[in-house]
Amino acid sequence: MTPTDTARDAPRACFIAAGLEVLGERWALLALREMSLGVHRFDQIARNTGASRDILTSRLRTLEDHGVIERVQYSERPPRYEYHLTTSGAEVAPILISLAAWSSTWMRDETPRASYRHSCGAELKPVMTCAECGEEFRLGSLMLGPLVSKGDAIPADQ
Amino acid sequence: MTPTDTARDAPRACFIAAGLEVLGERWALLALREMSLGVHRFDQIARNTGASRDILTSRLRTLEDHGVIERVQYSERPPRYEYHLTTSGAEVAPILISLAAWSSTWMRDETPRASYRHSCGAELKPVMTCAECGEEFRLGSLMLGPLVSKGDAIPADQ
DNA sequence: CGGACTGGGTTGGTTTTTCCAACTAACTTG
DNA sequence: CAAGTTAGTTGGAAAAACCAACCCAGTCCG
Repeated sequence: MTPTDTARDAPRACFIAAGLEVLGERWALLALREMSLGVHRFDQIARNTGASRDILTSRLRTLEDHGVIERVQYSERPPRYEYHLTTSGAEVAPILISLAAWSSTWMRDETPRASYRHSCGAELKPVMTCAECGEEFRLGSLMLGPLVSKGDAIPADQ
Repeated sequence: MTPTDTARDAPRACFIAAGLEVLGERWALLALREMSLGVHRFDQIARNTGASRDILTSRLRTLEDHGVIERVQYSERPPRYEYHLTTSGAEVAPILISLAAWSSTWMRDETPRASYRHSCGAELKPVMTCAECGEEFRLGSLMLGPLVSKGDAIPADQ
């Protein structure tokens, strides 16, 4: 059994799959994009993403349940809430950034789309390196590691 | 009209939304994960992702149509194909990596999941920096830029 | 004061996707 | 020649998403 096999037929339980269960539902990442851009209110998020209001409600609840966003009350009577990124939500940024960078390289067609930039003003060209060895990540850089769950620290080897 | 407004009610046409049209469909990123890990055949991709065979067929066609993967014939009689990442597909890696890193930080629960590592052996800790100024991306680093389409080079300013 | 508007939803009914198990087709292997 | 492998396709059921309309609590305008 090579490291890329699974038990026999069970789907691979990995953190990519786990992350997609929360962030991979339709409209979830677009809602987080809006909050990253400073849009925090239901109506505006609905309009800017194009999500229907009922689905958006459900997504925002899921994201809140997983601690990715939080509701912040900004009016008492009538009670009104804004949606804000938590620390966890703020750390979704690299996903949005690499998606934006990939897409603006590979998905250019006739339709004009809003591009993104780094706050320094430069065109979006993110470079992803390993914090440990400093080398750039590329195809084949990603390897399966050991199984981990709640309290585990990932061991250095074995 | 602030930069985060849209025309009035039209959803924001941006490269994040565009990328999600191809990569954001259910099972697409998991299929790409398998190819990144060296799994190239239909049956094995279906098993390892958990996608049903009909949906997987449809996803692989979409990815192929967008040039993210290509079918490579490995048997002539009967004709059989493997699925391989193109250059564009290989560049999806940062998305998978940042997703894996986010998830292994924020989604740890009781269920043990496969973790990932960099090929140097270290735990997955990607650092994303701007190629231009070298600074690390963080919340608020992402700004809207100008509209771009097919032949455009993104201008340095204005 | 009454009518329109705002913000954040909820509701019901329709369409789209997805799921699932079974089936096919074209070989190869024992 | 029967069984297995590989890559699908098919049909019907279930789940998810879509959409327009509605609701409610308040504010704003004249």
